[in-house]
Amino acid sequence: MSSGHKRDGDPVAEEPLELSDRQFAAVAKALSDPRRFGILSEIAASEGALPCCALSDADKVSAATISHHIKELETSGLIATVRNGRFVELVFQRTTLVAYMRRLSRSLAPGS
Amino acid sequence: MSSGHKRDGDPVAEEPLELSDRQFAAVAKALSDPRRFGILSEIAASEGALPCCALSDADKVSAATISHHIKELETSGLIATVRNGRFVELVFQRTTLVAYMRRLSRSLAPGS
DNA sequence: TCAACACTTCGACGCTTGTCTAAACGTCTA
DNA sequence: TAGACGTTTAGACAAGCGTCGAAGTGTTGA
Repeated sequence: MSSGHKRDGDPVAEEPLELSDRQFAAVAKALSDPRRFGILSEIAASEGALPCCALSDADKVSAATISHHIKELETSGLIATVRNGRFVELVFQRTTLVAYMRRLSRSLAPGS
Repeated sequence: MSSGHKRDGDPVAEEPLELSDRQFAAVAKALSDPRRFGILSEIAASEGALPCCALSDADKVSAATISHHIKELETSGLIATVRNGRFVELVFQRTTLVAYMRRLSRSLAPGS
């Protein structure tokens, strides 16, 4: 990936992204359900974007349930969705996860 | 605390601590409630140990609710409790949080 | 045009969870 | 010993959540 390095004078693209209290709670909640976390892992594992119907959970639970979890993940900002014909592409938003973890560290590690 | 530094050849005390699936889910759930996260932050912020009744949430919700959250945090491994006379000291378990974040990174960052 | 497909929305169903009050327990101190 | 105090447990309640089936929406392709 090209985001491993960070140029010195790049002012815009790699802004830290601070989560609001509401966003932070939403991310924490979104991560707290095992199935939803599994879905998110799969999305993150796929390079680029994948459609809903490609999720391996798709044949374990109903489509309605998948759709519900997808919406939850999207609301929290952990994924973005892009309509592509009759498919919906799911794109992992790594910046949100990073912001979540940074806030976790910051809130729970006063000393170091 | 004396654990800020880590000696080179210390083989035992600082083992990475891998979370089981159940533990991971428990930590995620424990972190997902704002009030509980606030309590955890306060525990983490206090150097050493503090008793339940010193929590600032103690005058916003009932003692029973506090006790419930404490137990949840303890079950997840995020804190440890030590009885001390009629008080209970709450000790943040940083290793659990670190293990949680490491697994988060590992599950959601396949490339890097 | 019409059927198949990928998803979404709706309404409902149980289970879980955060919260409370009341009572109990264990420990300290007067 | 008795009361005060910090905490836990039990029981109950409302709200939220994960799940489903069924119906709806929009798109593709025969």
